Amino acid sequence: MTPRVRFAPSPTGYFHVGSARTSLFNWLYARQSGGTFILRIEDTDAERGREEWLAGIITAMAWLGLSADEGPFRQSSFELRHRELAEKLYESGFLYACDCKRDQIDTRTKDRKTPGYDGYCRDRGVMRSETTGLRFRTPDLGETVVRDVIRGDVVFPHDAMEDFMAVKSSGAPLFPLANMIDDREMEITHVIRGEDLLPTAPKQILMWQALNEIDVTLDLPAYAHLPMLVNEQRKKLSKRKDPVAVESYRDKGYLPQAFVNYLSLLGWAPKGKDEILSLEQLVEQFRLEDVNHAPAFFDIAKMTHINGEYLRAMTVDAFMESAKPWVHPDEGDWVPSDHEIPWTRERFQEDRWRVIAPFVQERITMLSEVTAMIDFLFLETPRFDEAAVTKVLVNDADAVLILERAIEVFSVTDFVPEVLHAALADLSEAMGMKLRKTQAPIRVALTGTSVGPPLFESMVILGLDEVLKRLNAAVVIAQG
RNA sequence: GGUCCCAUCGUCUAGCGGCCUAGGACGCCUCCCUUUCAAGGAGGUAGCACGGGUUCGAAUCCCGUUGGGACUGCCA
Repeated sequence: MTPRVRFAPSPTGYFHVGSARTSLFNWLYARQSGGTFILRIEDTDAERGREEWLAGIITAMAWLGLSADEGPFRQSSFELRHRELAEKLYESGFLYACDCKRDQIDTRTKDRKTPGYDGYCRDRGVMRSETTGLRFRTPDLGETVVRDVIRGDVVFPHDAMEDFMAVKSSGAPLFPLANMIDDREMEITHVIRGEDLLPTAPKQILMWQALNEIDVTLDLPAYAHLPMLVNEQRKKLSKRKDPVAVESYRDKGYLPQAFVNYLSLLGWAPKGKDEILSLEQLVEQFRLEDVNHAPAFFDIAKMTHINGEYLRAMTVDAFMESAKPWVHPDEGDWVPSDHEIPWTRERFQEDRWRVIAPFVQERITMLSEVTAMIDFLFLETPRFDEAAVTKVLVNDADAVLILERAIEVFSVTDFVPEVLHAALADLSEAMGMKLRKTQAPIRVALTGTSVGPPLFESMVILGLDEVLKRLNAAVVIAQG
């Protein structure tokens, strides 16, 4: 029997890194086992589910390169079947009606000092109505064992399990039931999901076994509960408090391959030395059984490093293609949020970009950094970094002299990187200064900042006229 | 409170009884290279939570302690 796995997110917010990781591990398992990867949207909570969130899930998964073999299915479309089976469960006595209110339960719980539902309605023979939900009659004796591929057998004694709510008073099954029914209907063989769902696994197993008695008999799926992804406080990543939107990483210029590669390293490690692995290599090397048990911290610094590795490994053409959203105003399928491109379309020059691109490529770790590194090529006047201007132009007594001598020298020098380099080196020596000192005011004059692509290459791109114009302007600034 | 999960450098991890005076990666620090910044090269910093067992031998097995976390909703 070929494996069938599913990723079952609820569309209650943007797609976050935890979901991406769960999705990835499911996908990897399906690909390497020749199995089927199913996408099922758990949209039964009409209050919270929204269409745009669903679109967000699809878009994010496509960006990551995780395509579903079946689906997307919507759980809401299976509601009739859920209700039908819930009804059978009730008629067979596995479920019973309960009309307790939350505060009543809490009051009794407080008195007893033992938590959870106390089974008050278990044998009261409460008649069903619009105000009664259905609870599952948990066995008093014995235990339920969750066979987990990652953690081994996890034992849940029945005497500590409460009679949990399985069906709302509206008649609609709650998550544990609906989710389990869908897994049965779709013949899911491996349930790979977050560790936060481990406590609901025994409930689902109990109900699965109940359905086996009154409906088709099906083997239980294998379970694999992935360790949580946590923040610096070691708490489960929160959509509200932590920066976890996958889309925001795309907008900052992380490459999907790098993002996926990093995600695969959370809770799992390849056998070999290399941790930079393509999706194909991941499919080949990934082992569900080898996934860790301990929670993992989502470390943006390490992901950023990996992104840099991917960026540098690209061909210049691929790099330029990937950088498009941060270079070309209003071109491409999407626009990065919170990112301004300071130049106009008219001033942008593709040939200048092409020449500088290789130098930019090895200097950045996120594509969003491209813009600030090349803007001086497309702006009438460079954006001046105040701190840099103050330090190397205004406060440096040698600045004016360096700039004036440089203007003389560059005016009669061939605009070729090596020649310019030699010319400034000679000038520096004549002035008794280090090249690293003389290049500073020139760099700020031409680019506006003290960091950026190599100076002489940048000068060649700007050309003699532009260089002289900016150097002269800088002399004025330096003179105060 | 109850149930369950977890515990190797700051972080992600390798390790599944001797190969470990614990390896790699990120970060950080130093140096080299150098037209800035990166990249690259060389080196360094830092860890088996604690206590008992088991064993000739324990990071590895068992128990306990401590510490984290998840769940505990007519949300999913």
